Amino acid sequence: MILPPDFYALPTELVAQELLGKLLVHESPEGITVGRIIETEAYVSNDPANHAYRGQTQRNAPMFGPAGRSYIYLIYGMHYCFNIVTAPQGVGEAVLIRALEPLEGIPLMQLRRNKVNLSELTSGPAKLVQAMGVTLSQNNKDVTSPPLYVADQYRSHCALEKNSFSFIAGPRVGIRVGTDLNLRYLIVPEGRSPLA
DNA sequence: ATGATGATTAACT
DNA sequence: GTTAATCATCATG
Repeated sequence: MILPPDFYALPTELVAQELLGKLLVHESPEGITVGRIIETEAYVSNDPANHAYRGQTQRNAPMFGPAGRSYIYLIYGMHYCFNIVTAPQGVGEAVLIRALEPLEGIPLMQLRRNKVNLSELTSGPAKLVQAMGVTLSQNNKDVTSPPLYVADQYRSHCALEKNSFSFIAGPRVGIRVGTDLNLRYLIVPEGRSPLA
């Protein structure tokens, strides 16, 4: 049910794609929240947009640790982003979780976000961190066991089957270098297929 | 020690 | 479409 460490020790682009449709679960003291991963970005080797591009520092150290751990950092002085470390240890790659579909614990998400509209709860990397109750204290922690993990199933909620949806790849968001790489992956919403 | 800079968001016009 | 908010990190001196 919970995705194992081996899942993450694969090429980062592949992991970023395979994470689409999976469930991010946080069993926090305030309550349980679950969201379906609908958007990811891969940060790879020889990629100038990667925090690990210029080698290991104190901040990016989790990226050089084992796959399947979290890498959480402060951005713009006020927001946090959540990544999962990928690839063989020492390579320095990770997947940024960019958006979720809220599934469980929606009232708690609304409280944490101070927003009611479902579309404003987890539709961005820093929004979903806030909605899920993730904090810096979870940095460099195993995401293959509770309280924070990715699963195929949680209670009545199931991950989307791999062939039950389509996704598109495109340039990553918010970066000024590495924009030539199409490492952003996004589930095509139902009823909005580009071929329809 | 200092200064520029973000893997963003929300609130504007 | 534009912009303010806000600060740890990192490169430079």
